[in-house]
Amino acid sequence: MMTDEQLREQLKQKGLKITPQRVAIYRAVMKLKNHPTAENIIEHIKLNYPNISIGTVYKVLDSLVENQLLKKVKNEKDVMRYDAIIHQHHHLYCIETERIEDYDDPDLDKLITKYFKQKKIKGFKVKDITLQINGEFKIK
Amino acid sequence: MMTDEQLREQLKQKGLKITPQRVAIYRAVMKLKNHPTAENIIEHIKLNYPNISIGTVYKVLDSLVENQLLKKVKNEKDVMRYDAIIHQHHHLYCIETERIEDYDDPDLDKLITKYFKQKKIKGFKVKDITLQINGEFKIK
DNA sequence: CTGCGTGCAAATGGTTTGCACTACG
DNA sequence: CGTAGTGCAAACCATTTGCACGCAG
Repeated sequence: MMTDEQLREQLKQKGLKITPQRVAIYRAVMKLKNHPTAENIIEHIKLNYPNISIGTVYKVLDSLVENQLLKKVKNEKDVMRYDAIIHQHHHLYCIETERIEDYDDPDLDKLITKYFKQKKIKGFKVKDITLQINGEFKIK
Repeated sequence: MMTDEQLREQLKQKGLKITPQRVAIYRAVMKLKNHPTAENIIEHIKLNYPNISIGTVYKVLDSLVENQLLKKVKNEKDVMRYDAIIHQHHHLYCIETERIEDYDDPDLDKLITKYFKQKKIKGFKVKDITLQINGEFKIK
């Protein structure tokens, strides 16, 4: 999550040209909470930017993910979803609806990190851990 | 994971007919470790069952997942993978290769369950938690 | 100016669907 | 026998690709 200025800075640093499309797409992911799909993003952008191309949106999303400005969010179904929050965090998946919500919990992270510091998994080097917390929202 | 006999029993209980296709597909997922894709499964089955149809494989996989005899495994890419181990367990995702390995850790489960018993997430009822542990295998 | 990025349209590929036929119970 | 399940081929649909043009640096 960042301001326009920071985004420009980041793009420059990663050697990506600052194009209105890239800025608009990043803004869209940021604005559309709840982990939009490519289609959600296109729909939103077309309002102010009617002739953006679908192919471009996918290419831009890919390049932003590659450069760690966005993250992909896995889901059971086959459409990819995107997240502008790239620091370590978890997700609440609603079993009934398609809702995916962010879940931040430094205490939990600490607990798990500490656990894996003691109990090593042999033959495997842990880089990061994401919890996929399935359940349902009580208030819709 | 179960024997032929248990599988037949399960299918009967769920009101699913026992067809050679269903048995073969379940067996294949069980035999092919490392969370096969539908294509892996088809390939394997065609050896002994040359005229099975792709559509059937997908339908059978869906019905087995619906009836909790198999589980879907999410992955970053857009191909779905399947798992015959349906009890609560976690996955080690290799960042470099496509390898996905099972990770069972009752102590960890206990720790996390205990944690969430105290710290409720407001407005959300937790059903189950899966850890997606990203990293790399030291020995290839 | 030079090449990265875009728009467009066609191609890809995993998955789904519709329908006539088959075989499980 | 009746219906759930299968095989086949066509349809779907999210995503990718190739290419000519445009614009950021």
